[in-house]
Amino acid sequence: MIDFKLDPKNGIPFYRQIIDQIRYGIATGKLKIGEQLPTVRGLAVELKVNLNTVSKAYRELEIQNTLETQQGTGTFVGSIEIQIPKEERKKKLINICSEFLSIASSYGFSMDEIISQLQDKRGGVK
Amino acid sequence: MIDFKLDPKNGIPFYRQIIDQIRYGIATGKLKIGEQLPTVRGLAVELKVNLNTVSKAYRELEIQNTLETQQGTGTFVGSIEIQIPKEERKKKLINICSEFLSIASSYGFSMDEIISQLQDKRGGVK
DNA sequence: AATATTGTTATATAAGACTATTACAATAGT
DNA sequence: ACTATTGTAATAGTCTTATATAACAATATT
Repeated sequence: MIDFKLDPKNGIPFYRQIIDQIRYGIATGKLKIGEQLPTVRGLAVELKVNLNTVSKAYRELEIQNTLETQQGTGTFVGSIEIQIPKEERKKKLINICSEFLSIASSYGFSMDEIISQLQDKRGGVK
Repeated sequence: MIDFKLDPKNGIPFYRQIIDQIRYGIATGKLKIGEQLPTVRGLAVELKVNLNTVSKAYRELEIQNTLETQQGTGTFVGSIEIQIPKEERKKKLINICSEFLSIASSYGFSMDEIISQLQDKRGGVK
C-alpha cells in the first residue's frame, strides 16, 4: 500500500496529488492489479482532508479506467490494458517528452540532470 | 532571456510558475543581474494570461528583493545574488520528474521507453 | 432482516486564482 | 509639452478547490 503524503505548500490540489500518487504507485508496482485502495473515508481521515476530496480523486481515476469501484465493497486497482495504434502511441510519447523537457529546461535543469534523476527513480523502484 | 512556459494542466498557479522560472533563471545564470525582464504586458501577451497575473508574480518577487521595478521604465533583476539551496533545487527536479513519470506511466509508457525517447532528444537538440 | 461498511450525491460556504476592463502614475523619448 | 511605454491599482465576475454536513445507494456481515 502507498504511504500517501500531501504537500499543502506545493500548490498542487490535494485531489491531484492523490491521483498522481495512485497512478505512480500502479506504474511502479507498489499497487498491484486488483488490490484494494483505502476506503474513501479512511484515506480522508489519514490525510486529514474531506471525504469529497478523496472521492473526487477516485472518481477521476475510475473514469480513466485506472480504478474500478463497487459501491458497498470498495475501490480497486483496475486491470486495464488499452490498445492504442503504434503510431499514435509513439506520437504521444514524443509529445509528452517534449513538453516535459521544455518545462524542465525552463527551470534550468540540464538534460544530464534530468535523465540521471529519472534513472535514479528507475533504480529505486522495486 | 528565459523561454517562459506555462503548464495549465499541472495545477500550479500561473503566477507561481512565473515566479519559479524567474528565480531559477537567476539562479542558473540565464538572467543576469540588472537585466530587464519582459514588460508586464509583453509577458502577459506571450503567455496568453492576464496582465494582473504577471504583475502579481513580479510584485511578489519585488517584495522578496529578487526583482527591482521602476514604474515607467521596467522590471529588472535585483542586485542581490539569490542562491537556490541545493536541497530545494533537487526537490524541484524530483518533483517535476515524478509528475512527468506519473503522467507518462498513466499512458502506459515504461521507464525504458521514456528514457530512450529522452535520450533520442538529447542527440537531436542544440 | 438488520446493521455496518462502502461509494455516491447534494447543498451551502469560503478562499484563491484568473480574467476582463478601466483607470491611474511614473518615466522615457520625441 | 506631448505621447508612448512602463508599472500599479481597483472593481466585478467566473471557475476551481476544499470544507462541513447530510442524506442516499449498494454490498457485506451478522
